Amino acid sequence: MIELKSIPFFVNFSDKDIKMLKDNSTLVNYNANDIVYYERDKPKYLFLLIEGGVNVYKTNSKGRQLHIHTVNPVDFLGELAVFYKIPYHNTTECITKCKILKIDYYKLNKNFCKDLFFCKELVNSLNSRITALMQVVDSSFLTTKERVARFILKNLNEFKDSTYTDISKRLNMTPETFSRILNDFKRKKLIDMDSEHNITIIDKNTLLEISE
Amino acid sequence: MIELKSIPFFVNFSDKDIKMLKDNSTLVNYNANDIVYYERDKPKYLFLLIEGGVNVYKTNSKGRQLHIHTVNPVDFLGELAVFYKIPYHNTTECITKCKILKIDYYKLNKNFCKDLFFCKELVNSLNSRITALMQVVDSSFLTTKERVARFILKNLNEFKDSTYTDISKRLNMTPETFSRILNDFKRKKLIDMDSEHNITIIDKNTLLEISE
DNA sequence: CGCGCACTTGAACCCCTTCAACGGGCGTGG
DNA sequence: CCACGCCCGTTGAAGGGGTTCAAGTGCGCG
Repeated sequence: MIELKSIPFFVNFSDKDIKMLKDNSTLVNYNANDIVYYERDKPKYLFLLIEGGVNVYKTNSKGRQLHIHTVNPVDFLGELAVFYKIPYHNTTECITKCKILKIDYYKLNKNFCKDLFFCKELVNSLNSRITALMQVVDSSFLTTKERVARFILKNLNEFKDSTYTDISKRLNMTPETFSRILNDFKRKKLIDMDSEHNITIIDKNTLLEISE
Repeated sequence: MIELKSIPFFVNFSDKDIKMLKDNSTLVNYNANDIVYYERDKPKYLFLLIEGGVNVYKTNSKGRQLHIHTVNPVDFLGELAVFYKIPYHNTTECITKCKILKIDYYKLNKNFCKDLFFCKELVNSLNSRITALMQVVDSSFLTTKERVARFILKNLNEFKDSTYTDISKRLNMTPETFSRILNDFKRKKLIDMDSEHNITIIDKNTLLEISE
């Protein structure tokens, strides 16, 4: 088993808490595309993402996915569901191979992790959830062009590494729409692209105007 | 000045903290439609809603408002912005007359309210923010029919008190759309309505199917 | 070479908003 | 008391932003 104490997240934990945690959790290896939990499931475990990356999204009745959040280590997964005993709000899927600590939270001593440090970590985690949700909410009432302009301005570097299909998922639009907008921007000489997905910004001001 | 100790929220506060709070805050009376703070403003105060009700929403470039949350006492307002020193995510507007404690948070002693109890209250507050945001996110990719069906199933009682226009705002759709859907449901004998906005559910199962 | 995948492009479609017109209820002022 | 204006709800028609569907291209790789 991995040495919890060696993970920065746990440095402030007492030996007693670490032991209790070890006794009531397992470190699980996931592969890419594995589902950690599904929305609407009743929570059983508190997850702690130790290694890898996961996507958090919601699915609607037509199977369409709404991307909400990409979570990186070390962070909680499913914490609200567990603490408030309400169904998971969303589905969490591994992007890469992951190591996730699966904690049987309800078996832990009630006093475990009720200290101020833990609580603060929780607040931080919730803050990042809210920020992510706010961005989703923002994007839900921006046009697709505005969203793409924003993405270009903020995340230019990510174009090299990702496929258009992946980016369009994160922007919650179809690949067709994404493609049309990029070519539209190119035609209007706001950006330039080569065949390698390298984007260069030509007319930053107009992009800023579009993105607001 | 109102006696803070008489408010359930403050019963666990020490006399010292109460005094410090009083010394660094003012109780402000707001009227309906007053704005407590605007999105993108830099946070100056931590607000605590003592009496009344407020709406939290976002506005986009075209002036369209996206309803996010209706907050009732006693609850924080703008807490994330203050704690993390980031601009307010949204705009908060009084629905009715309100009493709001305006706390000069940055003048408070660093140790103020850093106790576990306060932290837990904060977590509760953040939880309700996230729940509200999740609903907004839902509504951004559920159809209008699905949203109305959900609302009928969950908030039947609110029909009497509110105008259709107000409800449609909360559901983030136009009054026209809301009206059309209600009449559609009536035509399909899923619900019945009288002239007083009293709704009765006739076919709960179909409504559940629609709402998913 | 052939297959699969990513991207592109066009056309149809759909959901919802917008715009416009209208009816009814209610309060206010003449 | 009626007249008027206003707000709320209704209904129709048009428009728009994005998705869906379908077909086609180009590229990499076994």
